[in-house]
Amino acid sequence: MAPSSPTSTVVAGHDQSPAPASAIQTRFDQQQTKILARAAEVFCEKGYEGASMRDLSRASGMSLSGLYHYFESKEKLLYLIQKHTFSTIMESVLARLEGVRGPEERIRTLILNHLEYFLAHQQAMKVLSHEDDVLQNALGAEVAALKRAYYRILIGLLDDLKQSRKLDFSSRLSALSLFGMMNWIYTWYQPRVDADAAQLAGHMGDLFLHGICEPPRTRKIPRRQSTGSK
Amino acid sequence: MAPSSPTSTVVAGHDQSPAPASAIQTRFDQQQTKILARAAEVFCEKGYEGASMRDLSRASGMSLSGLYHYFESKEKLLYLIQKHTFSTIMESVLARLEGVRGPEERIRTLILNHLEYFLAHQQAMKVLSHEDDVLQNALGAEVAALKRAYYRILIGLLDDLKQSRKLDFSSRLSALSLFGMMNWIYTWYQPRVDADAAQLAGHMGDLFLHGICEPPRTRKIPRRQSTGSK
Amino acid sequence: MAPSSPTSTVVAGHDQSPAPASAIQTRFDQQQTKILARAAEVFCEKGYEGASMRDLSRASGMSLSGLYHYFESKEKLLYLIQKHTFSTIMESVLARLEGVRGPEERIRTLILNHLEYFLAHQQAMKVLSHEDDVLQNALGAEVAALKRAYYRILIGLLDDLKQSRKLDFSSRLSALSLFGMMNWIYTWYQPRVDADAAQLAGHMGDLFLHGICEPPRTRKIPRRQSTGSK
Amino acid sequence: MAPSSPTSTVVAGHDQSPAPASAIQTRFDQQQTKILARAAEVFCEKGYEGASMRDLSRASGMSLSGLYHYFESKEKLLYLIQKHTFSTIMESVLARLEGVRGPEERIRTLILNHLEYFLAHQQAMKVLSHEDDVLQNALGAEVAALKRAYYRILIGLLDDLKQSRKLDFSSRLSALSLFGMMNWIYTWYQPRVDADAAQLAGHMGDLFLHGICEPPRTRKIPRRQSTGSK
DNA sequence: TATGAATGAGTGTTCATTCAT
DNA sequence: TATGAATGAACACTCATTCAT
Repeated sequence: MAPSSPTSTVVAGHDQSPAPASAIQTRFDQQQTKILARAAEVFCEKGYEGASMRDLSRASGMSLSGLYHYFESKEKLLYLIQKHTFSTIMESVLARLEGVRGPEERIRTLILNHLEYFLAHQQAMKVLSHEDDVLQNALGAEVAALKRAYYRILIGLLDDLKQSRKLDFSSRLSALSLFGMMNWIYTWYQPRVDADAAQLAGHMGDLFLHGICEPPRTRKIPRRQSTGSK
Repeated sequence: MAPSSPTSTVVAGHDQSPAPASAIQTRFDQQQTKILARAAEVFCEKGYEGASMRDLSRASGMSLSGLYHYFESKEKLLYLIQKHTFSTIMESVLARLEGVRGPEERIRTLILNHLEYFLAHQQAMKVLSHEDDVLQNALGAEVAALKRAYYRILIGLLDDLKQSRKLDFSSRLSALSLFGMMNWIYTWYQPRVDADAAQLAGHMGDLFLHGICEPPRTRKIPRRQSTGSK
Repeated sequence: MAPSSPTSTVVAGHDQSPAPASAIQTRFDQQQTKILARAAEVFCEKGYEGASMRDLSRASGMSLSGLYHYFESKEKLLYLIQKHTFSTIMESVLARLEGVRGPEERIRTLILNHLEYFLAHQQAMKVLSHEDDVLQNALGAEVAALKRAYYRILIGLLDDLKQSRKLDFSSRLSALSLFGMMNWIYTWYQPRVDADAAQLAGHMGDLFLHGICEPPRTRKIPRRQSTGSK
Repeated sequence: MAPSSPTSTVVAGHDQSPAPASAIQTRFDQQQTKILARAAEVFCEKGYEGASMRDLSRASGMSLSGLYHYFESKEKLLYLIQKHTFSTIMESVLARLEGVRGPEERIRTLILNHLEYFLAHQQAMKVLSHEDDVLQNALGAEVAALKRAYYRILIGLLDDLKQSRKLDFSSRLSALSLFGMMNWIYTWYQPRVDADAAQLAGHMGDLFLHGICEPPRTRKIPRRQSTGSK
């Protein structure tokens, strides 16, 4: 999910504005919403390539041609799932951040928001994470832009933290590590075994912010300048 | 890569012993080695489902039926790539750990080994990470067992650290977070932009062990008991 | 066609009842009927294994995938041909038998019905006779059940004859011999050379009932107890 | 097995003469004999089309190329099996007939010989019966000629019977019916259930010669002129 | 609004066979 | 005497998609 070339300066612009940048439909009727949900399930289970339109047809209780009546292609379905998911998680985090002050708490807010959404929409989020590079050209670019915008939110929070605490670390590397940590959960999370989103967010927030142990007292040299462990 | 249900007690048993537990071929001639390498490339680029045997045939400069002369199925190719990759990274980390004392340094050793191997064999490692749940039945079980064994090595190192420093954190959660952090790099790593394996390992080791910032002095309450940030 | 293990007691139950026992489609539209007819021709000419779906596609003037729109597999096509053929010949013989009294005449009725149907639907009947053991599992079992039911009709007629005339012969052996005699015609029958169904039925009926010559007058010992000719 | 167009006048010429008409090999070494036997088994079980050269290779414990070292093609294998089987049964019946006088006993001899051979070499005989029309061109013609010769032996015996007893029936129809009766056994014969060859020959001989019951006394009209049962 | 009919291109896999050794 | 390597053609079947209704 985190972008490869985060050079964009887009920070928080996401298309819920009255004049959408994208010409693509963003409002869905009941049928479409149902199809998208089923499609997310199937893509989640079988992967985008592994899922056939017939699978989707079967899963949504609709004829093959019915699917095409609502959505013009398989690729568009993936695009819409990814875009909708991304837009929602973006809206959500931006709304939450408005009420939170303090860089650390703001980072924790993003983590919590991410994990809550992830666990509440595991299937869609897996599709987002796992089918990251499937979409090509314009469609792919649009999702990539959303991803970049989301990424830059975290970068901004990290920069704020660095500034306010006079710290020195790579925002890029830290952000990507944090996203990795969080997005990876789709490979292992088991609702019956693992903690809920809030607890998970607590653990991952602690881990990300302070690590699993205190740094050794004897080391006087600033930690962040090490270039390798030996 | 990290397993969902790490209940197995397998720790370090991996089949490089003279009498291999698995009946499956583990030695390859020149042709087979070449095919496996090309297949890893193609799987990496297009995904397992998205790659066709014809793609593999083209990439390896061999006829479609020629491929089947060497490997009985597409699934077996994926299996062999995954198994060989996992076996190698396992062997490697076990060998390195023998020369290292101190729980923290041992964890850093695993991180360094993982990232060095990951970057040196990016394609195979992406296939390992991304096509995690494709293999079914016996083949899938065998790879899953390797994964579990690898996972348990890290768990062991974390338990050692906890014990020696009287710490209290979830080994499972920490291990899975670390693997997520590391495995996610296949989605963003750019050789020309990002640091090399050693530096990356340094950064991720620091992050994992000590976080990005000092814990606040005022907090007297043990960190690890928080259940969320609010 | 005659079954190997006629232990079933099914006699005349065949699914033309309003509520069919089998869940499998038995009504076909025009296209399906045409495809089935062409398929029977091709199976007849090349054998089931020897006929490819492309052959069937060509013969029915329809694209390969079009075929699959109507029938889910090659096996199902064979099954439907066999089942339909068997059902029809069964219905037909049962209807005819209702109007006939006297064991000998009833046997002659079955022979006539069999041969008339055989010659009128040579291709389908060859497919029935020649591809006897191709179908596996449920599909094969269903056709085998029909075959057994048909076989048991003849057995019943023979038992009636034995009882009414105080004869002693093996119904099983006689029935299987008669079926062999009749079914074998697909290997030799030439419309321009050989007699029509009625004449053939007359000849085979005579042969089956009375043989090609009078038994020798000198032999007083009951014929049927011989255990070989020497 | 019985020929469609028995116009040939060949009666008993079969190629064991010092100067074989056919240029094709008829003597086999141990390896070849073994391969032919295994091939007959596999053809019997899976059918000619359904059996692959790899199946034959596996069954004969020899590499695929090994097979081609001994036999030039799959078709040739079928040809050799069919030819050898036919030649043997022909030789056998001719030898036996030399010692038997009386038309009826000679017919019974042919029946016994046929069934004994059939049951002793069920697999090869099924291949003969079932894969009747697979062979094309020269190879097919050669086997067809053997078949015709064998058929004409029976025709000769029937003509003798007709002449000596002043009977009137169709030799062709009777011969083909008898062959059908006998050859069909591959579809139903079960060693544990059914009688042995001698008993079977007795039953089928009786059936063929005298039918299952006495002709009705009241009928004065010569039996053989009926043209159907109604 | 919704679907059955239909298809060209493609899927993984197997085929009988050849050839160098 | 015997085989591993290699292949072009074919296999049954599925794909995403279109179109008339």
